[in-house]
Amino acid sequence: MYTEKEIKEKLRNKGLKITPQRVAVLNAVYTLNNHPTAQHIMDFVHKKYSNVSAGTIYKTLDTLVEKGMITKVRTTHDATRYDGRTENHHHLYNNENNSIEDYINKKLDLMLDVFFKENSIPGYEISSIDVHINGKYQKGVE
Amino acid sequence: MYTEKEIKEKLRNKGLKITPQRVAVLNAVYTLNNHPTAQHIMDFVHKKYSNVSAGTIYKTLDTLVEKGMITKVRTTHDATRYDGRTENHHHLYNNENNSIEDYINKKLDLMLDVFFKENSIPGYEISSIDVHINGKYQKGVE
DNA sequence: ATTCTTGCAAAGCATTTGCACCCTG
DNA sequence: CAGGGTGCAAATGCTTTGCAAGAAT
Repeated sequence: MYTEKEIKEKLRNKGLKITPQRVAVLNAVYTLNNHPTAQHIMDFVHKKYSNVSAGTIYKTLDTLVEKGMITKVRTTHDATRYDGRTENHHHLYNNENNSIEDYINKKLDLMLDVFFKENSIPGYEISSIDVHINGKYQKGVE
Repeated sequence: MYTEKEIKEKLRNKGLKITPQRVAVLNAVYTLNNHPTAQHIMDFVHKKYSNVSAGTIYKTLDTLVEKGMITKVRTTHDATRYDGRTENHHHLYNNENNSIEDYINKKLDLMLDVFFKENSIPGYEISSIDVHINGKYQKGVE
């Protein structure tokens, strides 16, 4: 996907020291393009560098996320949360205080429904759609 | 939110045995209506029944989810996943084989953008929207 | 040389499991 | 009384942390 030279260049551009571990981790994320877990990445890296520790993999991934070079997909540093509601609804994720609020809007549901009928994904059968709205309340409101 | 009688009725309707633990857990989920974690629920339950164990709380929550009486919000049965892409995009969650695929559709982004401009949430500033599309591939396709 | 990065091992959490005992229907 | 539910404690799995040793600029 990217040459070693390009990967080093990317790291340098972000002001990061170039280490074999970082090059290997970033290369792994690019190569394993199917949303790898830290474990997948570790396994891949270990093929070449069998001595890279788990701690380093995690720290490196955190660093790369911080620098905006990669993203976390199903980010969940907090515990699973439960909800008494069972009808379809969406959520407002407030990153400031780590709270979650329900967001219910029939117009949105209808619009998504129509959209995915008109733009169906070949061979894919949708069972539900959950919209995660990330953001925060403006000061003084809420 | 619900009387004890109503909660017991709900449990009975699902064919579950009525135990003080189950009544307490379900009541906790209804009372703590701000997406409680298992820990929040445990703390709440412990105010009345200090001897309910963590294992029971988890097992009870699982049972209630199975019966469709409550839902899990940020369901995390697997590890955090990473992605080499940084541009805004959505995801297809395949529940059958636990895989995640990117879903990129500018039309969808534009539509959501327009929607939330026209239907803005008072006092709330949206930073990003992530659409989780749950479903599966029909047999033989993919 | 200085600062940042790594490896290691221990610790931290959330969650799961195994099993004997206990309670509900 | 039969089948399920519970408590306890140990185990698991992912991730984080502290710190001394090592490498990059």
